[in-house]
Amino acid sequence: MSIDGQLPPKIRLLRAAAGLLAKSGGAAVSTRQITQLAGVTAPTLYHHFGDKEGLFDAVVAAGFEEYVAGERDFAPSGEPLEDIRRMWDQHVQFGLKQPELYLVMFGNIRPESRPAVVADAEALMEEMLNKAAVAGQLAVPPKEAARSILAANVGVTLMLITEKAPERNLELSSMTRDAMIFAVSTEQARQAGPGDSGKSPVVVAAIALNAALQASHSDQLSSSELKLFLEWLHRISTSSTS
Amino acid sequence: MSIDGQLPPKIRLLRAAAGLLAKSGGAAVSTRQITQLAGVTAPTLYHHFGDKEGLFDAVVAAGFEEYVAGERDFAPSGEPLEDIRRMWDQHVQFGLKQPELYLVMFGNIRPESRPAVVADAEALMEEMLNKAAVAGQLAVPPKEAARSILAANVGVTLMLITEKAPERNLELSSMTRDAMIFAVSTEQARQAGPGDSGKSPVVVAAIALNAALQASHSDQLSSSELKLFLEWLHRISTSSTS
DNA sequence: GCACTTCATATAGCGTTGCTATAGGTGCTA
DNA sequence: TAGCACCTATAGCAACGCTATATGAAGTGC
Repeated sequence: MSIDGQLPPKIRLLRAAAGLLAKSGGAAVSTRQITQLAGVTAPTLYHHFGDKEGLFDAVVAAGFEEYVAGERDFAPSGEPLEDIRRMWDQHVQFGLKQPELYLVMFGNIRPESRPAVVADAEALMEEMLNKAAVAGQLAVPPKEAARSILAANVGVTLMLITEKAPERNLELSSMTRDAMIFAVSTEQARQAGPGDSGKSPVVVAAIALNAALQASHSDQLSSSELKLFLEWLHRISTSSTS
Repeated sequence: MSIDGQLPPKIRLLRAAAGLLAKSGGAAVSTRQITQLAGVTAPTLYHHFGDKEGLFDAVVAAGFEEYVAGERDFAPSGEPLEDIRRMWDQHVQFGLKQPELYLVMFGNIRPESRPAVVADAEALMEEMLNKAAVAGQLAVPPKEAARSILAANVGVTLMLITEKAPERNLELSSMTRDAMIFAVSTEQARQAGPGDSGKSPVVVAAIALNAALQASHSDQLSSSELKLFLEWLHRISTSSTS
């Protein structure tokens, strides 16, 4: 239950803090817990790290190196936007694997004071986006694109962390990811909206679905299911309810 | 410097807490500060709110009503996706106007415990997205779309809050907003290239029918039939067209 | 009018928190 | 051996969230 006594106290404090943080489940971690686990007394902590926040900053710095290592741990695919996708996924995975550390890094926000780690992560993404810009694949300056993508990336990761593990829907991540990357890329175009008819939305939608289903040979339903499904669809689409 | 002594202590505590929170600049606010400003002693606070978190929850609840009021404070434009855009902007404005309150509401996150306010905000957005789905403008089920848009909305707002006011770039917000709305809308299906990322008409029609059914209380199907029907509908509308 | 209950607030203090003034031990250089 | 950094421990402070207990005020039944 205690940290190896042979290591220097500074390292022991770092490991104790990181370990307690990971196990705390989001609850506060006290300096007394940390120093006791590290086998040192209070002044040692303040000698090496100044205050509690200094210690946590050091833990975050170590965590950030791991984060950066993850973000660079893939061979460039030659397709910059594909690399951005991988960066996004690495970011989410990092957050889900070490949620407490992630929350200290990206969640503990104070107004008008940006954590250094956010700026660093932004620079990392901007660097990658620069390659896309050089290749003519970016419709937005890399800096703005990086900020926008990172903001969405953090938002999605925070939302996934709040969900209980078994019911996490990673499609939330991939969908948001592709939306953001598409938005900053040169692929995009624009279009206008549709028109309406006077019929009930249920009927209109049911008729549309009926026609679409017949033309598409969707295999989401078995043939017997589909038969019953179409029968119900018919009942709905021939009804006169408002 | 003190709260009007004529009001009941419960109200005075709420106002004192909200006031100190707004002025704190992100620093912690102690119960002693709150009770002193409210002109009461500690047990009064715990009598009315249980503990400090209970008091802050009450402040958040009051703040959320303001948030909801803001989110509903515009006439429906008849164009659901345009209303979603306004909801997004209201969300950002709320966060920038009361950053400390916003951080308590959306920033104080703990793993695997979702604040009620997030679920409520999600429901609010899903409600609006349902109208878009009924109009056939949604290529994604409203629930998933709401989660995705809200995640990005929170991420952007948090990022803007960390910036100092004079250099805030609201284009970050509008760009991310339009990217997300575009991504969940059927516009992209209409203009997408040959047979790749665009959703099939079957899926769009199924989503619209699903939303329309929930809004119309059609009685063409029995409850047990409807249950199975909706289940199949869900399978169709969440099928990936990779 | 009077005991009785209930609600709301105050007095005083508990245990814990982050942090520090002070002093002592350790290993190095001279 | 003396001096000098560097590092760590003893002990304790002020502030924190919270509570056991008591007191006053307001209603209720007889």
